[in-house]
Amino acid sequence: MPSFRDHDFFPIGMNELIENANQLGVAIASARKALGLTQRELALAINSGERFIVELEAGKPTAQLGKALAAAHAVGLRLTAVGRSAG
Amino acid sequence: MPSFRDHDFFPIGMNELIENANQLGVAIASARKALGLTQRELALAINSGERFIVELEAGKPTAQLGKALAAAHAVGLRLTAVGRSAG
DNA sequence: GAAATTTCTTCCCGAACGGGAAGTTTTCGG
DNA sequence: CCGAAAACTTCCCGTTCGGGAAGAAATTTC
Repeated sequence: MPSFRDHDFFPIGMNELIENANQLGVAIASARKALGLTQRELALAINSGERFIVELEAGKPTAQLGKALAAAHAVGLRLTAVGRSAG
Repeated sequence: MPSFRDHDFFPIGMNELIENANQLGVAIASARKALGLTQRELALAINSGERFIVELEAGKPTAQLGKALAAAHAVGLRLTAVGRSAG
């Protein structure tokens, strides 16, 4: 599975386009690591099991929407929706 | 301004913060109406049942993440994730 | 190299998703 | 206003989520 080589620093403040569960999972994983959180800690933060985080970050498309958004929020990801006609 | 019905217009370029399933549902419903699509048509577009769209737009937090993102995509919503620590 | 963390996998199984279709209510066009 | 279209509800029920835990595997640290 694709992952970043991220031993060192992290480009915080990046702007990622989210088209599917996989991209959201990657974004959450990146943001989590940037904060130095473990999957367990993130799971605790949103009252889920560790397995949920594992599967979410792996891009599981059937993950629960609400918990996924909660996880994104918990790692400081700001999600915005823009109508396409905006250009 | 010519006369128009309340749902004929969609504020172009509006940028909505998505924090939970409810906000995403509202955004999807708005975008769908702006395109003149019915729930049935949207359901067909993403290979789901109508009920899924009804529940998604109603903000059901346990809706499947992948299908929710597919629906957002289908109605032309561009979702972006931005790391919060930048600003 | 070894030990310690962290991540991923597997188990069981109750709880809940959600498809299709029919039926009801709300909304909209003429 | 009235009829049509769209939206929402309800039904049955097979499929699958996902919690907790223990252990394997991978990664990091000394």
